Amino acid sequence: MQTGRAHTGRRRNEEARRAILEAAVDLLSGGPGDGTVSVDAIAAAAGVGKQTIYRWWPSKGAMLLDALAEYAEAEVPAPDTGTLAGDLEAFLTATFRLGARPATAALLRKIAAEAQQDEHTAQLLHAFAQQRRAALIALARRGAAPDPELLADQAFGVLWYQLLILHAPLEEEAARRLAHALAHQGH
Amino acid sequence: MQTGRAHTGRRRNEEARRAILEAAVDLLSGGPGDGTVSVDAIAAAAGVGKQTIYRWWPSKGAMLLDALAEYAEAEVPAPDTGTLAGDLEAFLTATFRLGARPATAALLRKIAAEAQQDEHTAQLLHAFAQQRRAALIALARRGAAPDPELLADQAFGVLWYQLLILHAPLEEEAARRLAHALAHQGH
Amino acid sequence: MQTGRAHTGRRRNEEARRAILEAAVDLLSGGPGDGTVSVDAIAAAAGVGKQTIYRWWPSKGAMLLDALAEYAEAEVPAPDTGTLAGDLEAFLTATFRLGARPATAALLRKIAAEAQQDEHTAQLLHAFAQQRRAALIALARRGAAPDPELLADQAFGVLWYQLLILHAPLEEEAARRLAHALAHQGH
Amino acid sequence: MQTGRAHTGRRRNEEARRAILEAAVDLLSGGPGDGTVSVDAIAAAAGVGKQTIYRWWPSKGAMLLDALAEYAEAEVPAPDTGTLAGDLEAFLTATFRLGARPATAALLRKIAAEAQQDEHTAQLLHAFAQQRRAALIALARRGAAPDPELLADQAFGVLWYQLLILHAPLEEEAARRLAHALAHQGH
DNA sequence: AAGTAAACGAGACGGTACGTCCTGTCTTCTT
DNA sequence: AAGAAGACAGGACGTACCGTCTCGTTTACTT
Repeated sequence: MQTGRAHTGRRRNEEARRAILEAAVDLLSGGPGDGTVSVDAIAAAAGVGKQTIYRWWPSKGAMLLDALAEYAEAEVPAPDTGTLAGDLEAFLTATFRLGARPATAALLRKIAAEAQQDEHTAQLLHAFAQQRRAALIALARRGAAPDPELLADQAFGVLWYQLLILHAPLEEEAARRLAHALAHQGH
Repeated sequence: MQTGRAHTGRRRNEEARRAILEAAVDLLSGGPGDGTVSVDAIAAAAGVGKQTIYRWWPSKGAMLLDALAEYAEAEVPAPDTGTLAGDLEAFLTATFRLGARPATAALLRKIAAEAQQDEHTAQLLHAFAQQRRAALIALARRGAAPDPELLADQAFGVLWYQLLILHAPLEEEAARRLAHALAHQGH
Repeated sequence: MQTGRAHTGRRRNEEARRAILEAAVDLLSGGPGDGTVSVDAIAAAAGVGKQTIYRWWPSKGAMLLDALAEYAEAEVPAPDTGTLAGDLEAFLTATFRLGARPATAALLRKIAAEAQQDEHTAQLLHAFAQQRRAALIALARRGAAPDPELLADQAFGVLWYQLLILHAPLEEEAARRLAHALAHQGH
Repeated sequence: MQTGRAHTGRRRNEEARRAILEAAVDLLSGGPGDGTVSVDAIAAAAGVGKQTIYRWWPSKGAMLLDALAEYAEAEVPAPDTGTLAGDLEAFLTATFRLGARPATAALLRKIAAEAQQDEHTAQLLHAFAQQRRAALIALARRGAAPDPELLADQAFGVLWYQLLILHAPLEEEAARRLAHALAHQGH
């Protein structure tokens, strides 16, 4: 179990990593030109060479996914209020609140778009989604929901649908109504 | 109040229109290189000049949306089985069946991707989605569903979520379970 | 995992220097990919860190110039046969023989190319050329050539012209004819 | 005897071609930043898309070679003064005069540098040089020079040597002395 | 029949973004 | 302190694609 060789050479510059991710978030959310955000623009805004981006991420999409994780690092907690309705409401309001932030919304949109064209990004997005989905499924299962997987698909489906297709703002009130409906579903 | 002018000049070539739409569908669904499909590639495959595409459609996305309409022309009927559950099941099964076809799925994916980057396509997709959404809302309202809009968002949400994020096949059984759940939602 | 080469710790490692110069020569002359040779490639082939190159040479061109000096270290002697024709023939044959070697030719080419883009290399190449030129001028002056500078320019001109523009092999016979012509030039 | 099909599609834009070539010359000669001239910079200065350059020239070097041909279009005439010395002087002063212009000199240098790294440019430069060389050889042969090929190599050798290695200005007086020496060469 | 107008296949154009490569510098650990 | 390893900023490269703009040809209606 020898490591083979200790690490030599310069280490990854954590500042550069952060600057890239922050520049991506800033450009996507804040920018006046809310249109396309190029890798060149991100690199320039981060004060970084483009190669530094491609050294650490295999594609633009992968980098954006990391930016998302960084930006929305606050894990949505798996609450335990005692009732399915309460847990669902807590989970979904927190989730929707994240998705309501312009930066997060822009990131999710860009990543989803990228994933339709780039297989690699598609896999990463899939993994990301499955992780969130698993958390919600666990919550639903604990609350004895009749079909936890379906419940998760409905919940995240509404989120992505609003975001990608309807371009509608995500409101907490909607999350609450959704939680209520899902909690009283089935027989 | 001039009549304007009677049409002079060559008329639109219906064959070209069809060739373009078919080429788009073929390249998107069938092709071995199922990756990006460029307008150039579609024009070449259709044996058509690129301008012929842009003469009739304002953007790539608009053309793809038309290809979708052409290819999935079978309108999902608004059934009347007497019960909300029955109507929902009929509607959703038909809808999922359409989305299960590889060509339709590929089109929906490309269009959604395009819509994240191009405002014009976004509006067209939005209009398309709203039309389908309105049909389902009407159905739900007739069946006295407690929150027809939310019901529609959940139904289409699951569809798009599977398509865009999970890249999961759309199965009729899933549509049935979804219909059942939605019909028994709320108090 | 023996490193093969020991570190001296303090003084300049002569082996590293030699490895670098040899790797440069090898890559430039021998390699199948006789195209561009990057500093990274030379460092890797020499088993050397890139910084070790830049610690001792101010630029890529300077290093190549040293490689040239090392590889073609055999100074062309300033012969004294008694006649201008004889001296010229001896000098030029030796010079062309050096330039005929693939490694030397490749080095000269790369250095000349580098010098067109990098001012520093240009100066070094200029100095190198002037030194050789001075030797030939002295020889010509001793032989009472009517215009020693012009003679030198013609001699080295032919060499570089063949090398850089015509990509022609340098043949000794050509050197002999050139020497003969230059010796009988002017009145 | 039909060719199969007449040309269809938009024709090459002559203005774009000229703008590119002129921008290349301007940037190379005039610019304050006399350093590297990138294809992007040329395209931008010409008001042209980069692809328009790569559509018509296989490499940067090929384009520069065309720029040279365009800029120095005035063919050096093959004069006939009756004597070899006179013809040589006319030819070489004209040739040196061209090479003395900053724009031409910069172009020749860039092209030569490019040719050492890019095989394709090398071939084009070779062809260009051979054409000029053939003209001078014909002239020398007509004047009964003892070794026309060698004479041509000496003449162009001096030119390129001054340009690439010595970075010396090309003066007409030098051309005259060179012509005189070459005319009275050999027995 | 001649004239005129529009659509067509073809393909060049300006522009934007991509991902790769290379130079010269900087940083970390090793000897 | 010098070296091997390798990350970094910066900048150029050549490719792909979009939507627009000509060409010359073909088709249809109008006079």
